[in-house]
Amino acid sequence: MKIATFNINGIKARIEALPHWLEAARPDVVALQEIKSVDEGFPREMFEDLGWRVETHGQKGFNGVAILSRLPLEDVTRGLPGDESDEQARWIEATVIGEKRAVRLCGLYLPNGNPVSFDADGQPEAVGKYGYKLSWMARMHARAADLLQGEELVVMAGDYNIIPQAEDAAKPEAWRQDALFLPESRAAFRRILNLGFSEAFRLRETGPGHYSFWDYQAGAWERNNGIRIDHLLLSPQAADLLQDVRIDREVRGQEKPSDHVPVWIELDA
DNA sequence: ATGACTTGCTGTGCAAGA
Repeated sequence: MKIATFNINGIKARIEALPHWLEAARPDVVALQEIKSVDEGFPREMFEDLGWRVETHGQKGFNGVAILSRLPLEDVTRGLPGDESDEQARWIEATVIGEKRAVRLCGLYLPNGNPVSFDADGQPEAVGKYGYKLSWMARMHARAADLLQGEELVVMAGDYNIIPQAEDAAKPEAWRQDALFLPESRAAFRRILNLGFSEAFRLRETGPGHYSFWDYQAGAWERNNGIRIDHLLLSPQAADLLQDVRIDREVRGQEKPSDHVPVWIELDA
C-alpha cells in the first residue's frame, strides 16, 4: 500500500498539477492538506471520474484536508477530538482496506503557530497562534495514544509544520525563533513519537539535505533553501511493514507547483 | 531585511502561509 501526503496549497490552484502527479506516482491513498475549499467546492467528480474515492473536510478560504483513495475507505471521521469549539479543518481519519491489512490513516494539517511572542526572559509565550499550535499538539497526543490502543495499523500523515532536527533545514539558524523549530514545538512532536510512533523518513534515510518545503520567495527552490516538515508517523506494527519511503522533490520544479512536495511510503499491507 | 511570492477572498488590497 502506497500512502502519500501532499500539501497542495489550494485545490483550485493545483487542478492540473495534482492529477498529473497522481498519474505519475500512482499512490493507493493520499492525504491532502490546505485544500482551501469548502466540501461543496472540491472538484469531487473530477477525481471520482479518475477512479478516486474522495473524502473532504474543508472550510472557507484556508486550511482543509482530504483523503483520496483507490482502495476502499471505512469509518471516516472529521475533526481532531478534544475541543468542540475548534472550527479549523485540520484533521480527517479513515480506515483504508488494503489487500493484506487495514490501516487507520490520519490526515493532518498541524497549525503553523507563527507569529510567536516572547516574554522578557526571551521565552516563547503559549498564547495566540503559538498557544493554539501547542494545545492542538496536546490534543493530537491524546488522539495518537488512543489510536495505539486499537488493533489496526496506524499511519498519521500530513504537514506537521515541525522541523524535527537542525539537519532538516538548510539554514537552521534562520528558524531558531520560529514556531516550526522552537524547542517547545519539537518537544511536543517528540512526545507524540515517544508514544511509540516512528517517523518513516528517518527509519530509512540519515543526514541533512532532505526537504519537503521550499518558500516561493527569494529563490528558495533555486538555492535549495528548504525545510522538512511533511511527515508520516507509523505505529510499531506499521513500522514493521515499511518497505520504502521517498520525497518527490522533483515536483517542486514542475509547472505551477505547490510550495510543498509529496512524501510517500510503501507498506506491506 | 519591515523585503521577497502565492493563494483565496465576494476582494479592488488584505490576511495567511512558513
